[in-house]
Amino acid sequence: MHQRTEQPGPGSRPTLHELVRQLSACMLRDQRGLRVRLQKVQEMLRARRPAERLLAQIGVEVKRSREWRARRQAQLPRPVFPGELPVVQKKAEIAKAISENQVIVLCGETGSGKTTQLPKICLELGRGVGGMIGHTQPRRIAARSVAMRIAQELDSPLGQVVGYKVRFADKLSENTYVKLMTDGILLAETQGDRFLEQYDTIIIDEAHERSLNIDFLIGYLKQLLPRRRDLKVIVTSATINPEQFSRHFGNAPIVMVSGRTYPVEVRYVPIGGQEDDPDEDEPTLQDAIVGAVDELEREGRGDVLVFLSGEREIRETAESLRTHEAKGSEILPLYARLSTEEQMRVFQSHSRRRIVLATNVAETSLTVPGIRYVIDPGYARISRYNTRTKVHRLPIEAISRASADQRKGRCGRLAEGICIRLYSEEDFNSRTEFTDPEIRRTHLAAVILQMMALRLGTIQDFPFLDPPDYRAIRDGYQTLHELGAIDEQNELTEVGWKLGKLPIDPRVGRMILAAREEGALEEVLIIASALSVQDPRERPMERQQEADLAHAKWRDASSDFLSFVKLWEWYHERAKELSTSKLRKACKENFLSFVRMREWNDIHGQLVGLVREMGGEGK
DNA sequence: AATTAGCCC
Repeated sequence: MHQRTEQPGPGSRPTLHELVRQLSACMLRDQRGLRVRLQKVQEMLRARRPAERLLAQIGVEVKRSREWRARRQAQLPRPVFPGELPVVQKKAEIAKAISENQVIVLCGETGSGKTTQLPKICLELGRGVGGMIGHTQPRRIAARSVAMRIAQELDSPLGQVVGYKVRFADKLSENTYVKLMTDGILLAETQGDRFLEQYDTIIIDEAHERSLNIDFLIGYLKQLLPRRRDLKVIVTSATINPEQFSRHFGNAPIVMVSGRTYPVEVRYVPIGGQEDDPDEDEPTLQDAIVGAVDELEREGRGDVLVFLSGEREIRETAESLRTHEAKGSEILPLYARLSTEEQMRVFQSHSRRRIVLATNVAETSLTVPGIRYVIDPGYARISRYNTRTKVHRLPIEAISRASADQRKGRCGRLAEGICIRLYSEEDFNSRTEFTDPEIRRTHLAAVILQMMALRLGTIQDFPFLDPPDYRAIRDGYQTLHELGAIDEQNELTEVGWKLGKLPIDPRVGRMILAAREEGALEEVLIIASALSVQDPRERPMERQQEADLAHAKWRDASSDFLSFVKLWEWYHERAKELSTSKLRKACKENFLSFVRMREWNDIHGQLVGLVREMGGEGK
């Protein structure tokens, strides 16, 4: 360590070989770049060209990176674990599996504590030093709230030891060991960090949800693993098909962790099954739900969660329950388009029995607290792209067994529960085991474009868990042809590269590129960004006419798109003059979601910036 | 006439 191979003195600098040896003590994200530059020095020396200055520069950076890593090593947090959680009881087994394998699959039910404790187990193993522990969540709220919880448990302010990054918001620092993010963010980061060298460990949480992002990441990681032998990957999943993940990663070990839930009794009550009066009208879903609510009322107190397929069905069911349930249970609708305020009512305490009428938000995104009973009619709207007709649709379909069990699991977190399925057991058994993953149901143009922009090879060769259908692939290529994104050889064109840089559907992106030539860029940017956020116009169930009236001032007789432009102008005139709180109030009075208006504005700003960067006219 | 929910460069 103290040997000096060159002349001693204040100017003494490490040699090329010393620096090469020191690379492994640097942060992972610096190693590759530094190695390349050191190779350049070696070539220069061989060619007998002077390289001292470059070597000195690299030396400074190596030192900085080594010191950074040493500091992280020294300050590595020592987590404490709450004893009661199931995942903590299996801590040793999990830690051993992680140490001995590059990939493991952790299978844990709700309430197992996997999401919060797993990153801490990784820290205890000394991971997170040379690179962060990256931890993905399917939703932004989850990424933030999980970050907050882990930060609390590690007794560190959010953004220090534990940070997060979601679109348009992050809280991270040089000292961050655990980074929560949406899976979309990690995927986006592959563009600038192809080897994901910010991380020494990656946790893909809720992988059973099988969104496009998750499937893409799982395939990406599979390709990356042989090139990043030091990277550890943990895939976590509910007990839905963990074997498939395991097989995909060369029979990675599966660690099972129990949840903390109570047993749920399942009753099959097919619609009209118990009625045989031929004079009666055909029994409806509404009758069946009312019947089930009555049946559950006889079971004792407790809130009920009913899964429905859409807003209209919720409204109808609310009406039939209100006319029927004179005793006055509290009936609450719950779906994503509801304003935050209205959604929050689900979390407020209450005295009367509550019946929550929810869409699939309640299956994954939102956990309704205090539910003792579930009523499951067994249907949901599922998006499907039809390659033959080239149309996206949202048909109501029978849900899979896995989905039905997920719904069932929404009660029984507090005490024993009952789940009434409004179909027969034979019906249940005849259903598909799992919901089709999104990659099998969606339009593939965006996926193919993204893969080409990342130079991931062809979609046919990519290691997907479930490869998409051949016809869907062909259709995706065809769309890209029509957009002018690829040429006859299926290579990306200049337009294609540009579309790949825009974080929106390539068809919408193409509108923007065309608008630059047509002199309509300003309007089209407003419309394009509007198309990629949820509609900010709110229509609360009890005040729909009022809302429609407020929205009417932006209506354009010729085009819904131009309504967006009018609304945009209305908002920005006020945004210029009003304080934030007054603007928020103006939004509320006009039945607009302030949060979504801001998101629209943020996306718009992002697109404006990217279009400007593209520069140049035309093409 | 009618639409679930989620995400990003």
